Amino acid sequence: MKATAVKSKQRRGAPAAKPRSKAALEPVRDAERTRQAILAAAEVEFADKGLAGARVDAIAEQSGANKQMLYYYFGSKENLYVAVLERAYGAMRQTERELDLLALDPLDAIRKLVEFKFDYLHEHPSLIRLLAVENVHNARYLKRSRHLRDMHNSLVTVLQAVLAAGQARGQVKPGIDPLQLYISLAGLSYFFFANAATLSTAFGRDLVSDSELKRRRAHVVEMVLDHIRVR
Amino acid sequence: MKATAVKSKQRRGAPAAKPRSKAALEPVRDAERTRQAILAAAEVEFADKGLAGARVDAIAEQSGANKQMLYYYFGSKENLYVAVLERAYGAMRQTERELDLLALDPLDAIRKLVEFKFDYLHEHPSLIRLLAVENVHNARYLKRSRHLRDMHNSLVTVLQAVLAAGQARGQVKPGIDPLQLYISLAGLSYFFFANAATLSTAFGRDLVSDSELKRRRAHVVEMVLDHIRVR
Amino acid sequence: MKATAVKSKQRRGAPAAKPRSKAALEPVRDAERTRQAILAAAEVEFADKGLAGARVDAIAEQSGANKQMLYYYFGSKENLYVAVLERAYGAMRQTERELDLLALDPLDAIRKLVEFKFDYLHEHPSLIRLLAVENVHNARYLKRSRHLRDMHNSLVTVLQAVLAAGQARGQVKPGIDPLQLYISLAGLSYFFFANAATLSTAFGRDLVSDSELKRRRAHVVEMVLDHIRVR
Amino acid sequence: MKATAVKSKQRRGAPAAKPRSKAALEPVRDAERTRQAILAAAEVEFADKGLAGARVDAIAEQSGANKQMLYYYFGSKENLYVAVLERAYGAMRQTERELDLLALDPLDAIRKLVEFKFDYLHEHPSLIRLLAVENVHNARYLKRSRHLRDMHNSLVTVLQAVLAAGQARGQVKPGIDPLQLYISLAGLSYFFFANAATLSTAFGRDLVSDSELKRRRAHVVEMVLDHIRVR
DNA sequence: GATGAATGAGGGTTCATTCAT
DNA sequence: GATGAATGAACCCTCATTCAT
Repeated sequence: MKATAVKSKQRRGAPAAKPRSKAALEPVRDAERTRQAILAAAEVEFADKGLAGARVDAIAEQSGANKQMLYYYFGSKENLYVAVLERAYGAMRQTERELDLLALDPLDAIRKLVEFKFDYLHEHPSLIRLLAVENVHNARYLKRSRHLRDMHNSLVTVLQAVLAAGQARGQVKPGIDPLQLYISLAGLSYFFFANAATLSTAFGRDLVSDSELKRRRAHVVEMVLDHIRVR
Repeated sequence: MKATAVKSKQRRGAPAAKPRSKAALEPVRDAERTRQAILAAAEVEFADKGLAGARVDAIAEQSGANKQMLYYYFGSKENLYVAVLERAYGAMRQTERELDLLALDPLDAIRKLVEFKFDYLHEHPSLIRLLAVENVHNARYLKRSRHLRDMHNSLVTVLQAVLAAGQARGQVKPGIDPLQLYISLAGLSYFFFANAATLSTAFGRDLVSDSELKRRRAHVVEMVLDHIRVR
Repeated sequence: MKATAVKSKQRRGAPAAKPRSKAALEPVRDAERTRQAILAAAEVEFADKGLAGARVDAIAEQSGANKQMLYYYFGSKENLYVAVLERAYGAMRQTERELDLLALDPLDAIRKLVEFKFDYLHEHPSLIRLLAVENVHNARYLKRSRHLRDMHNSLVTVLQAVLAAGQARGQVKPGIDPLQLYISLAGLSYFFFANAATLSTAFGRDLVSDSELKRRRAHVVEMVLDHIRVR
Repeated sequence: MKATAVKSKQRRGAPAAKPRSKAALEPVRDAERTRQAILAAAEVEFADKGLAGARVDAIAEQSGANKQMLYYYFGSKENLYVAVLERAYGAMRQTERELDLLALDPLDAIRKLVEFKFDYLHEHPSLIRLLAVENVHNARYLKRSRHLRDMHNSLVTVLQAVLAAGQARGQVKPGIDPLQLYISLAGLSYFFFANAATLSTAFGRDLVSDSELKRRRAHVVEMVLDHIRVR
């Protein structure tokens, strides 16, 4: 409260001499920057506390924006949550698109996809949490967002093409359901990261150390390849 | 509140025929029964709404107990949540113990374990949700409960023995990390059930229909066996 | 709750004539006025019921503010209580400072101080009650507030100077401990007002009637002077 | 809760062999002992927390009795509070009666009375607190209890006689109002003990150390005698 | 675009008290 | 006389949201 008050006074004290301030954190009237700051803060908060547990005040404070701005831009806490989901999923999807799996040798493509999933989840821990949050809500909000609906779909389509190519070359077993494979491939990495904390505690083994991560990554790749490769 | 009022009226409505009450929900002064009723209602509520989203009033009403009883027996919403977790995990663990995997042929044992995980999660959907809830909280409460700490451990120990036996018989590849296998084995089923709703929507395919469940179950088993079997 | 509803109706009832509201209780968006209204209501409530007995709802209603405002400005019931204490004590201290005792003849200064204490407590009955409340809590909150710590101190310092001056002039006995004198001087008035109700009942004599007040005031002054005067 | 349960089992386990247990804390079925245990615990709790702040549960637990017993014997929290007041005041009064002041030289009698008040309050700190509690409530409960009503009265009567005797002997000034003297005499000690904690903190001087207590005691006596003695 | 002040509807928790045994 | 289980009324506090500037 106090901090905000001070800030606003500073701003009001020097509105004419604006060139003086280009520091990254200066709260200038920049709609898009404010929006993004709110989204970033919200992602952290929602990932950390869930939808019900997240606090609008906390998001506002973290983002450096006024609480009212949050409503100005997103209308409600729930809408903000959906916006966060869309942004996080949209980013992942965009990255996936750039993989260009069809240009690779089929087995290499599969390997690359598995490794990508693993690495992406590792690098985006809040995504894990957001998905857990959605699971708690039975994916109510994911379903509502048509923007996200087709997300998985495209990847499965690619997977199907890759498998077909692999089968044509005699590298891949016939009869593999690309959807099952996709689910397994995602699950092997997701479950690991989602439960890394618990599992590390339970087994007294730091599963997110560099060496353990490498081991897990190799295991996941091998498991998938063991399943699809012809013997 | 309403429920209680109604019930007490029922009780008063039939005081003459009181020869050792048998109605399951009769609000007699039975500590253990009340405790269990609260736990059952809480499991549903927490699985459905998460820790922050769950409402103490809702739990009380659903359990047929007075809201205060919840505090009388569990002290706080958080403690109640932990009690729910312990009960749900304890039950699973107990069932696991009864599998007697060491008595089976190694490959059969693995198959049985995979199928058990799959079936148990299918039959206990709230467990999936509770785990998602815990993931949102970074397993804060699971870690706190030492009663749960060693839960996974025992299973991994068994798994290790089974793999060793399989290797001795030349059925199982050497060099398999039982922990990795355990995580994968759990993840393949868990991720499926956790995301069944989303995935069904995304792919326009009812993944929890009987036939699809059978298909998934077979896939999971095959994937695990493909990985461990010698070729 | 009711009060607020009524007030908002009043406001809506007279929107045309809004040329700079002057009504004391008009709920304008004026932070300081709201703060003071809450403090005033809280002083009454705390003095009347104690810390535990005071009701936040009652304070809110009496102040004309929304209950939430209380937390907005003071954070908690306890903090509000401390703020009330600080305000009440601060006001007394401020008045004491303006007595300018050192400018008077020593015996007159003592007399003036004694009379001041008596009159101030008479005019500020809630101060008596607040001190009683603090006594119940072993002065826990007074101690916490360093703002109040030095309150007594300054007066004792002045008293010491006055006594010294009196001794120099041969009016005052030597060897008087200013601290003991201060405690006695305060106690003689405080105890009377604190127990006026009980004592009046017990002795069947209305001790707070004008004539009785005069008598007590004279008695207190005389008692103090009898003690310090040389014979 | 647990502790109580255990105890009751012990009792039920050995009801026939009663001679085995004469330990002071054994919760036998002794009405008067239970009553007194409750009163003692209640005195501490009420003195410490006030009427509203005191917890019935805490009293029950501290007394070692069941909560219901408290209601069985006293009917309500408020009644229990009054009972505590009556007991504490009754005890003081009884002791006062035994002073036999009229047998002494008048000035010695006054001195003895002042010292008695000082010492008694020092030895019964909860009395100070209970009086503060009553002050917060405007002595509502004291007034209600006729048993306490005449308590002060008798002492003032004695005081009057002592003063008259002193005047007859030419030791005491004429025109002293025994009631004013009584109030002052009580106030000088009461205020000191009631505020000892605060004052010690404020002045950085431990006012309840042995030497400071002696000093205060002497000061109070002197102040009273200075006032009544002829010069 | 942005802000501090304000609000109403609960949320979890506590408490004095009573019931049934 | 004594106990554990149960109750309902509040109590303090929080939260998402809106108003007025």
